[in-house]
Amino acid sequence: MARKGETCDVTYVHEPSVRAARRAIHDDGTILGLTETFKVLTDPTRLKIVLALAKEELCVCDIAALLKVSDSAVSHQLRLLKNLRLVKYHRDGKMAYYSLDDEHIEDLIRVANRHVSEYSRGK
Amino acid sequence: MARKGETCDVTYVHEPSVRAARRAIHDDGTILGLTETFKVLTDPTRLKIVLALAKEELCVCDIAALLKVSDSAVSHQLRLLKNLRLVKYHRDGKMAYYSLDDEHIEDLIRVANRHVSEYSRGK
DNA sequence: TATTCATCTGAACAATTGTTCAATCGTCAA
DNA sequence: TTGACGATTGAACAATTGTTCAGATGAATA
Repeated sequence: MARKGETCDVTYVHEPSVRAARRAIHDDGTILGLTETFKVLTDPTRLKIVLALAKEELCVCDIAALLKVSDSAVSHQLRLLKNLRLVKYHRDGKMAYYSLDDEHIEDLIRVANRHVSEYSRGK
Repeated sequence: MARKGETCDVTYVHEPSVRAARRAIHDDGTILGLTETFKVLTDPTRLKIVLALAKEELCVCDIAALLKVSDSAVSHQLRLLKNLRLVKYHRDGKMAYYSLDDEHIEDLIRVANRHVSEYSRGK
């Protein structure tokens, strides 16, 4: 159980380790930014959209057909990705063409993929 | 709207683009593995635990005090991380000492951090 | 043995999230 | 102006998730 000391200080069981650990933890703003970044890639449909758009510019209906989900579901996800500046789009007549607008995300997926493939082997 | 053809085939508005996009999308097993990997890092408390344990071996009560959350909350998160083989632990008397047991996760956080800091600048 | 302490556990709860559904908007062609 | 079509939107719904709470372990100590 945590043993609180004064107003702003706390006593720990292992002081030095905790102090070192605290330095390893990013500030709250960065922590939130990191979790939000990871959250984008936690939904299978959304992850597939990102992977598809990283390779090709596509319209909503083609994405929907490719992933076998409704136009509406795709549109909702695209709006989210658009708000996060991860995708850009342009209209051409009735259609809206989307493409990826963030080069870091691909790196992130690549690194995660190494983890996944290695974990599968080790299992 | 998706225009379905036969049983297993579909007609798209832009055939070549869709075919290329499909090749860029990983198989469903990998997709699931990727989303599960990212999910681990979406909770602020859990992310902080991972960062702390990546640097130092810590007991449950020190983690709880450091992050200002209950022992129970920490224990629940540690169980999850343990089940995913991300942390290991050993008991010493009454206490349980946890440490990170996955070197890929640190890379993942590092790459995401580049994205976050660059996004902050660009905003 | 009885007590204390660190940890763990399951159930319940609130909050978040992705999809569906129905309706709407905007553009093009008849 | 109609009608069709691609895309968007908001509300509702089910499912998932993190925390709290109360209680139960298990190990050390009196």
